[in-house]
Amino acid sequence: MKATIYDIANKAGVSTATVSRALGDKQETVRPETRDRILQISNQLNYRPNSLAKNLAKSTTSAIGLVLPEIQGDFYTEIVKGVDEIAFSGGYHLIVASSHSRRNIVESLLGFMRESLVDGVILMIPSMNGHLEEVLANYKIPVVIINDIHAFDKYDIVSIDNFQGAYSIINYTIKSLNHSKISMITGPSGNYDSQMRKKGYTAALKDAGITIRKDWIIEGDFTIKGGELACSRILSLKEKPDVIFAANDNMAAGCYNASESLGFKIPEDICIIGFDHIELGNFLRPKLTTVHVPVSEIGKTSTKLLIKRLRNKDDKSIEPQHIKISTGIIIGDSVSKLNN
Amino acid sequence: MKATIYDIANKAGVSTATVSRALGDKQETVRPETRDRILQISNQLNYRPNSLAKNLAKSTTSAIGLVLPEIQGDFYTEIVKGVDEIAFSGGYHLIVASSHSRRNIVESLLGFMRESLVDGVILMIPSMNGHLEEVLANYKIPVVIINDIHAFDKYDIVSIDNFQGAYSIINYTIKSLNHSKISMITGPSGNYDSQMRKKGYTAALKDAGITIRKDWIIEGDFTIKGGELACSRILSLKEKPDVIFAANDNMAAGCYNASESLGFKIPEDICIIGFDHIELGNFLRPKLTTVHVPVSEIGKTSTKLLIKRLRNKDDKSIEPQHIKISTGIIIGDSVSKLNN
DNA sequence: CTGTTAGCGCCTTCAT
DNA sequence: ATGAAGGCGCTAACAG
Repeated sequence: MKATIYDIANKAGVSTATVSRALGDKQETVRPETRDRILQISNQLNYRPNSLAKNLAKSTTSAIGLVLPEIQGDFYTEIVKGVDEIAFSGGYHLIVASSHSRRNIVESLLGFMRESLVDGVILMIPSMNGHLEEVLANYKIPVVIINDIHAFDKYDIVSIDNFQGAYSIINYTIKSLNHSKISMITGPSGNYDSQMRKKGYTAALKDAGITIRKDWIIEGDFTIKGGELACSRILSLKEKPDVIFAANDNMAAGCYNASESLGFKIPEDICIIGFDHIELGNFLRPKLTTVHVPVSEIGKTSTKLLIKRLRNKDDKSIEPQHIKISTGIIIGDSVSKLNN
Repeated sequence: MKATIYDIANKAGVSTATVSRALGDKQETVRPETRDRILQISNQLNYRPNSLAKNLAKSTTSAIGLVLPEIQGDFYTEIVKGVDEIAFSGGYHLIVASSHSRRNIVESLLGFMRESLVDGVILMIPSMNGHLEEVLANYKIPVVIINDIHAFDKYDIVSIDNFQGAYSIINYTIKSLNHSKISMITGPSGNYDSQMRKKGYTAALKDAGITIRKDWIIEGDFTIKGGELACSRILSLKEKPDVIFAANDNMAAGCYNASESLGFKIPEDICIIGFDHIELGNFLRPKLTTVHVPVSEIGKTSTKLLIKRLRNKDDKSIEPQHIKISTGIIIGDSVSKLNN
């Protein structure tokens, strides 16, 4: 059978308390000789601590829960990777719960909370969900939220600076490339990221004194197919814009498809801008102009934040932190420069 | 404080054993009225079972560990998604451990095993690792291995049929498109998938009576850059092949880059074949001809297998199962048809 | 059908 | 610096 601290205690002629201390405690509250002897015996017995027992005794799990929306594409790989890496360095395990047909975000969260399965949760909230606030309010496990809206101000939040990203690239398109007829394909209407990107877009236009045309703002769904559809609609308008700003790269890719099949050349006949800077964009021809989002940074930062919370669980004084991850502009060849 | 079964027992005037049975047991070993009363009180007290205690008592975790190699790209998203979905339906949580600078596969596995953190493990083994067999032999937790080699025959294995995939597409290229000058860019030499794909490639050539040229088999590393490099080398050979079979789509994409910068047109001057059928391939122009791998199927199948094992842990009689997931051919426009 | 009684393996005050 | 002893919350024989 597996050795326990009890076996070690026996063989070493000490109490289990001493063994526990020798094996676990940080402070040297055990005489070095005793400790050495215990360590040796523990080795010899091939002792492996039983984390289940430890968990119960300390009522802690050493696990972090990561709640993801329906995952697809390398965006989420990067998040998971970032979170896993930092969690591991901090001595935490990572329990992942993605959304799928059988479970939504709230259910995932509830699963973690109810059974006190994790010490803390990282929660990606792409869009509003009715019961979310209620659930969050009911359970007192530390939570870091990844999203870009101010509905959750009392929690720790990590967000992409969507507004600034959209603003910058649209502003650049106006000021440096002399464009003014710029349309946009948004994400799903409830999506927070999309909303902020749209705000950045409209703000940039406004600041440049360009009137916003509602018929040039079309709702998409963040998928390639959706981008294709939306683009087709834009390209069949009587008054066409010169530029399409897609709220993510997937839809931008869809625009490439649509433009190709409708016989529009990029960037001569229509210019395309994306958002995210996923690998795919580098393979579009001409290369996609887009907004760079440091995805794995998001995962890393939120995990660091969460772990800091977990380490100072008693210290309630720390104010909720709101960290914005800034974005950058990637200049491809999908937007032409107008002379004038 | 949180309510425990003790509180419920008190309030209901029964023992904790009865409460435990009423709340947990499948068989109706509790009188319906008692059970109802207990359920009601438990509700009223807002009782939440403490999974930590349950775990210790049953010495089981209801968790499945997923050990991944260094993750990158949507391939792994699909795996995680597939595993998570099935694990959830089976009542298991998913603990993910990817490899990174601070931890390799063996270490991840050891972490799971040593601390009995999970009931079972799904293990992706892309290439040989010295201590792996040793570790596997030392711990008796059920394991399902995802890879395509016969070194682990005594374990449950799920594998992509790499050989058949490569064979089919090369055979098709020879028989239907009349090619015979076909080169290959392999993956890293130790990689199992790559090795089997190479075998499929050579077998198809052999069966068609085509001599294999070693100078037309170049080692890559499964990355885009690696494909680019390897392709450049091939395109600068004195005797050039007509077709390049890249062992994965990433490298195929790299070939597109290299061909473009060296002025080779696809498929007129050089034909490209990939493997994996990732999203990226659909956006290459001309469209990539490649082998379809049902990635999320792999995750799902291995999880089903593992859960079956966990449910029949006593029944040792079940032989190790080896499941092959078959692949399909995706015909794009990156390979021309020769007349003759 | 239900209660009693030990654990599961470790941690942690409180004494000594 | 160490030991004794009582949890942590739940499960699982074994009786009744």
